[in-house]
Amino acid sequence: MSTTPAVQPDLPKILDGLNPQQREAVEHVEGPLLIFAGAGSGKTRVLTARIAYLIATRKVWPDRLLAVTFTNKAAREMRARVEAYVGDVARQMWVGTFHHTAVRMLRREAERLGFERSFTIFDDDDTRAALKRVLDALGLDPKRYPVGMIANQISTAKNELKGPDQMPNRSYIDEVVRRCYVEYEAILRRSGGLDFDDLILNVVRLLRDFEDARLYWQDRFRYVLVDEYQDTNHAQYVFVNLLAAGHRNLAVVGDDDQSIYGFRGADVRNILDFQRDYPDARVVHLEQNYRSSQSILDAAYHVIQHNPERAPKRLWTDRKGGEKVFAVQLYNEVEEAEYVADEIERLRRTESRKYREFAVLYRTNAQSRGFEEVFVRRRIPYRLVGGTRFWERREVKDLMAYLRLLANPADTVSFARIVNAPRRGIGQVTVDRLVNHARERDVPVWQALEEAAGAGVPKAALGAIDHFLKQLRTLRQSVGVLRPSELVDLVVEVMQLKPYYTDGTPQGEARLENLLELRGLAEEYDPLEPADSLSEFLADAALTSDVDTYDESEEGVTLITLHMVKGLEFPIVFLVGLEEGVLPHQRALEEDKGLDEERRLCYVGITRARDRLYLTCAFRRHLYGRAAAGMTSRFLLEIPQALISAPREGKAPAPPPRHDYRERFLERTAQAAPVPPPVQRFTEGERVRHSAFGDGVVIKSTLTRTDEELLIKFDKAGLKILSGQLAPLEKLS
DNA sequence: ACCAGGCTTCTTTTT
DNA sequence: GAAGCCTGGT
Repeated sequence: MSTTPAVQPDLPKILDGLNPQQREAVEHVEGPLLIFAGAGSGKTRVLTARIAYLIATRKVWPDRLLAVTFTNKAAREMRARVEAYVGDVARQMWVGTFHHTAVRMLRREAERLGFERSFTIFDDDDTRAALKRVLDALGLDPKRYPVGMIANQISTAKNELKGPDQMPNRSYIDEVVRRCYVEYEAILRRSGGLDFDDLILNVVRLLRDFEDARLYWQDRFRYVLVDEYQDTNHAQYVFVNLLAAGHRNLAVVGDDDQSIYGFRGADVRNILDFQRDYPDARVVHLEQNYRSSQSILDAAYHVIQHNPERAPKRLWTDRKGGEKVFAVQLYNEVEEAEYVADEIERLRRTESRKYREFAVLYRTNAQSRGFEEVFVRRRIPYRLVGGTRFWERREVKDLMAYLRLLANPADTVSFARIVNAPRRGIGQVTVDRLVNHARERDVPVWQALEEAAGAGVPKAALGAIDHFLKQLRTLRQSVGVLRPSELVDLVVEVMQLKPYYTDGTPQGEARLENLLELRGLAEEYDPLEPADSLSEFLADAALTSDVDTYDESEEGVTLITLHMVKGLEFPIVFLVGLEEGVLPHQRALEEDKGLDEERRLCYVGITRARDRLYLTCAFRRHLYGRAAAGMTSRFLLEIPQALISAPREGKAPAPPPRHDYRERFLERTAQAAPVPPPVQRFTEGERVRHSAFGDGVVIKSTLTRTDEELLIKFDKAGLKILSGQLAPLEKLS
């Protein structure tokens, strides 16, 4: 064991209640440390206790400590919890996401790396916009070379620390991508912009190419902790390992079973090979789970255990009892949502559960809609995490683009975004001329505006440009003088954004509200130094995700994707859409190792549940707006029957089909996806609408063995006998 | 320059 | 079943 630390008043509090493995991790001081922390194993507790321990025992001064987390929320939480142990000094430590940490470092080191301190962060959208411009300039057909594909390839290259000249050039398409990469970099450079990948890439450059910087930062951070290490990509791996190379006080925490960001370059091998990188590393396994019931853990185990190449382990709990996992197949996604809503209301009644105790977890954002519609109709409060994110809304992006242009007059992408929003008579042709002019003369776009007359822009636009320029000058004078929120007000005022976004519709109102909300967010930066406040605000805005603003105490059922839910937990979880093609997702199945990652995603979902887990799938589902039959997800079938509870109101297995067309229809799907027995959806006398026959009234509803047979009298089309399951009917009421 | 309407295509997941 | 792209008309 390590040396006995000087007794500190708060040490008992820090170490109290830790199990032996946790305690080992907390008390490990010098040298590399690898913590395999299974889902719900008290990881955050251990991390914060360890930091507090280091501080409390005077092993390190807080500002010489760096902790890298995956989300800003995790960072905030960590800081708050450490503060609870050791007090205000906790504020001095560096805690943040990879990107935040990188930005902080780069702001201090910008010059030697060849860019301005006031650099702009390009988000995904900006990157796409820039690449579109590149394709255009190179005369490449965006149909043959999709922006997304090229963006991905460039991102992958950057994550591997490769420049254009280190990219493959074995095919024509390789050459195209290389060419785009070069041009894209040129746009970034001229715009004073760095994309997400650049942030990490440049920190690596800094540490690798500048010895004094390397020595400084290595010494600065005597202890480095990395959370979610399984989700680091190569560039991030190099970054932390370079940083820790001097003192070797690197502690990493992670769980290879929860590696779900392979698609953006994360490499599980980083954690699996840690012991190769540091043969003397202390390795701690946290496998005791403090979250879920045994049956939930068992279900999770049986799924994940199908993955090859995982470090063998199994979570356990000493928690007794708990219900089996529920698995239910519903007819379609509407029934699925209705079922979830029914269960929520039932459990609220019978177990006095609060709305906030429930979460609905899905694979793709598109799946949230069905739940939203049903929840709205049934007055079930919910909060949607992700989806159309705040920062991606048009009006928010517009206003941010104005601010970015003011902070950085070279930002061509922002310029192009707002030059004609609102409409001011500066069209595509003019914009192209201006941007080209800026590129040819290597001047900021802003200056191109001033030289518009000489830039060959259409004469008709000159007046408009002149006016626009005057407006921009007015705004620019206020940068560094006004506070961020005042700047927002000024932009809205000068550019007349309110009338622009108001169109009398509720959406227009929502847009104004978003502008107001943006103002509120900017306000938080008002107390900062006027010189930095704007760029601080802009950087944070670019690096903030939706979970970061998630507040668990808020009332409402949580709707969230499997990716964003990692790190959260709920008493009752509905993992929905367990169908082949959805989870696992079709696209993932086409990729190498895609299935493994989908399985981990499923594992993450299952292990979010504390008391109850529902697994649902639909027999038919609207995908791409078209109804399609889905087979039950293999993940669901991987869970032993013994762990699964039949749905309440027990539904019998499907009897043989009757009609010919139906028989054929079923043949394809019946094996893996038996038709759920019929439910009586309609009552006699009920008004319904048929997509072809129009409105009508249900005369008679008979439950047969396979279907609900309906006799309906349509107002126009007369009497019809229809299938309650197959006919395109909707209820009117 | 701008708009409306019809066409396509497409959707993983996110810092 | 939405968002983007193209076209043709003003």
